[in-house]
Amino acid sequence: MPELPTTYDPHEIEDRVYKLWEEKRFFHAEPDQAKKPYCIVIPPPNITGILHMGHALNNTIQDILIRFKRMSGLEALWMPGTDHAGIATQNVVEKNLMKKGTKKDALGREKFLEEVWKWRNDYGTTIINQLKKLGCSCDWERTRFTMDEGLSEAVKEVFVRLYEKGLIYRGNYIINWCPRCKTALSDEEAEHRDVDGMLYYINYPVKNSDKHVTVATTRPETMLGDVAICVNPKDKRYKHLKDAVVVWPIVNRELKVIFDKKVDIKFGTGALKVTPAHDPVDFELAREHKLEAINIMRDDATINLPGLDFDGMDRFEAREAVIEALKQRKLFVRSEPHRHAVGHCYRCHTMVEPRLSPQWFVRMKPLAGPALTAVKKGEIKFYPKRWTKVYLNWMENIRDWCISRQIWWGHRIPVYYCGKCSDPSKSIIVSKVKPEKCPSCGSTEITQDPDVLDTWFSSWLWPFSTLGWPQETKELNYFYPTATLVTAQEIIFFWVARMIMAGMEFRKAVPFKDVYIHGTVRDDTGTKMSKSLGNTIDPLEIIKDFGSDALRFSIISITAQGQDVYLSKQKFELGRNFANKLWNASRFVLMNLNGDMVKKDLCQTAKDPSLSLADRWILSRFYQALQEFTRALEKYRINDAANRIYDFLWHEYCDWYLELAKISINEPHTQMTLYKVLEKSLRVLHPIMPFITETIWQKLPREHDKESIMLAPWPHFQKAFVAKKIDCQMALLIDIIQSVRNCRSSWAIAPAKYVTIAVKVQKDDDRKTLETNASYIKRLARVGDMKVGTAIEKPAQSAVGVIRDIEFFVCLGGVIDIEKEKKRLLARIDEVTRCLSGIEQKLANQNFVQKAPQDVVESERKRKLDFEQEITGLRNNLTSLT
RNA sequence: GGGCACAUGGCUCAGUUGGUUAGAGCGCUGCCCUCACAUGGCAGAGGUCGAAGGUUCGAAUCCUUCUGUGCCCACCA
Repeated sequence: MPELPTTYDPHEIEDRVYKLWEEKRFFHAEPDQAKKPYCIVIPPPNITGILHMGHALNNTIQDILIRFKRMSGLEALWMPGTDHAGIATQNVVEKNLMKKGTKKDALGREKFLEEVWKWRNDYGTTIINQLKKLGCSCDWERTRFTMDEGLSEAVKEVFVRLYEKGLIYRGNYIINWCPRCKTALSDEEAEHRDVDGMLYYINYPVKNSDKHVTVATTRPETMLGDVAICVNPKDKRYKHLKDAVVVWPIVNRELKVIFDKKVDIKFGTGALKVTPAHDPVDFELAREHKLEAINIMRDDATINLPGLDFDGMDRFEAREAVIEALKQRKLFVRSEPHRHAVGHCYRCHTMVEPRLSPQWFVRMKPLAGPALTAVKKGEIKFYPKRWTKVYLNWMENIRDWCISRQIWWGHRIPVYYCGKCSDPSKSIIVSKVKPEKCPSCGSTEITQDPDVLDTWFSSWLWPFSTLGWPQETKELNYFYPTATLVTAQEIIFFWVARMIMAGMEFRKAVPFKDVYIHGTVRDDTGTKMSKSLGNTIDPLEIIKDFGSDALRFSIISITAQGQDVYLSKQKFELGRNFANKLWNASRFVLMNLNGDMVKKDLCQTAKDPSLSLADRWILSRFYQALQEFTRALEKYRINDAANRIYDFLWHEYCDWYLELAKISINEPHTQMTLYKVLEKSLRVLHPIMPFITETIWQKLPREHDKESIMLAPWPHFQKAFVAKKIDCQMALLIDIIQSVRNCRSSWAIAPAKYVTIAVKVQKDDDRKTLETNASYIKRLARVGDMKVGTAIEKPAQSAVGVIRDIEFFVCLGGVIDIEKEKKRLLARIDEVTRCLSGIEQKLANQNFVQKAPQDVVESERKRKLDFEQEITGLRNNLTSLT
């Protein structure tokens, strides 16, 4: 047999194995009518991204599913790609330019975009290479990019179609504006954070009166754009203000007083200053009351009021200045601390400025309808289920989507304006290609809208645009709808919900059937891992220190379905140790396997009489583990699956079977079973730990002519091998072995020393089991001589152990410490008595006996009997001691 | 203001439809470098499952309330 290197070196094997897979094109999928399709589209990482633990978790899960389905005989396509990440990428490239001493405005649009493309060609595939390190079996030949030609085509097609359907419109509304990125953001891109601010109370004098109205505001600087004061019509305090006019002293502007029930009587003074260009509520009020909106800020949030002292000030600077001016005029009343939620740019974390500006929007309500129905009807299922509600709730309250961005990097809005047409309704031309001339007036003075689209406007098409849409490709028809989407909770609204809407609108079918939402990766104090906090663990460093398989296994094993995961570097030892254990166990098997013997008979039947108890037991246990593993994966309980195969391999195969196999290592049945269980276990483990399983598997004889374990079929569950009776017999032997070891340990018998034991059994079946398998006990409990019988007398100078109705005696040789042995027995009697009395109470309860299911009652009776027998055994021995 | 999640041995967490003596990993104690593995083996200590009620023959598990922690959503200026 070929041998494995003595030490497990993940780096050497992982790079080599991955290269082989890629060269042989094992990740490639093609539409194949003979097979069922299975497709996952990757959540495209940003080209600016570098692999973090969130990616590692997300992509490991996807790779596990893909490898599992591929082995299960489906045509499995994992569609990879990257996202151009408009704002994020533009920011990165701008920073680079700054280092070079230049600016994007100095370069101009075209030159700047050249720089971005250059950057993306140099660095945009970093994360792809990192995913390869992780072992991802994506079909790299199909890698897409949200800015590549095909996807741009899809974006334009969608824009035009939605516009023609009346679902895209342009309008002047209050949007979230990032004064640093100088662009509009969608509502989702404004992250609300609690900020400790102040609430300022300010007096507005009433015209022709010595009275004033006190208004409370968090943003005094916006006063410069005030157009009215608003109070609730039901507010008795302000009845007198009907028809009154208040004066804004700094600019000497007169403000109307309006009445609207939107104003909360209980907040502040109940009087609200109305600044339509800088607050969404005020904007609404202005529309309803036909008030003018005065924009007082430039795009960088500096004050734009030429002639006034405040002109050119930053908004926060202006705030102080306005307060100072008010104080001078004795109009400032007081201020108090006020904590409130304020929007921040999700890219640069600058405080968002509500800004009135012309933007493009998607009307969402009509798109939401079918997307709601699809989920309600169960065509799409969320795992864990609770996200369904979050989704439905958001979808039911959906608001229009602002899709225009005032940046350069992205899909240019396919809208053109005629410079000659005087009628504004005719001057807009929405078209996939630039029109030669204006269809209305024939002018060639045509300019394209300078804005680009929200990055998510390309992402929401991902499940079908990557498959070739708007072309009806064979890939699209075969792989769409895709099977499973694996993603994080942060992205449900940004991406998942919108993909469902796009799928329903443009394909009339759901984009995927299952959505698996995994948790957030946190550090071991529970804080979300983020680069800015510096609390990240670099997956590449973990791969370097422990190997990719160790990383994958560890993170999967400790992540319960949908729960957040708390990581520390130390936790990755779990996977490393397991990999090492598997390596060494396999090394042992390979060292002892005789290739000819294994090849002779690759098939075994469950009833093969040459199989030993241990053989039949490990086969029985394997098939149970296989079944549970498969079921867990299908329910997306991936950690359960990982832990099931871990327990089987470590605690059943290694701890017990390998030790027992040493007894008959050269026998054909042992050879066969050693090989068979290891080979199949490797296949089961392969989706989670692809590299190590491949490496070991390559050294084993094959049952199939497959070149790689990743192409080997998923082990077939064979019920015939599952034998509860065998499990029980083995459990008895394990109990006895552990009990004897316990005895040895408490009597401090030297580990190397062989002891003599005698076992007194009641049942003939048990006698047979023990006699037939005496070698197991002898080897694993270091027993020299062992007597078994129904009429065994307790040997002198012996310690006792009781298992149900079986008593065994360990000859101690020297003088036994009677007091110590008494204590030991009494302690156990105590424990068992406690359990027993609980059961007796239960059984004495008529309600229990009548109402509980029969099998539960039966098993309680059985337990009662077992405990009674043990107690009897223990008591007998206790009396014989005195 | 709504909604969701979590509270189980020293630490980090499993525990699926309520039913064996509540499990694991790390840590801890004792013994062992036994010819696959000290990234290991064997044996062991350690928990009245956040609190109080309720449903039930039976609750870590279901219901209610409370306490603490975290997250998401929301235009109270």
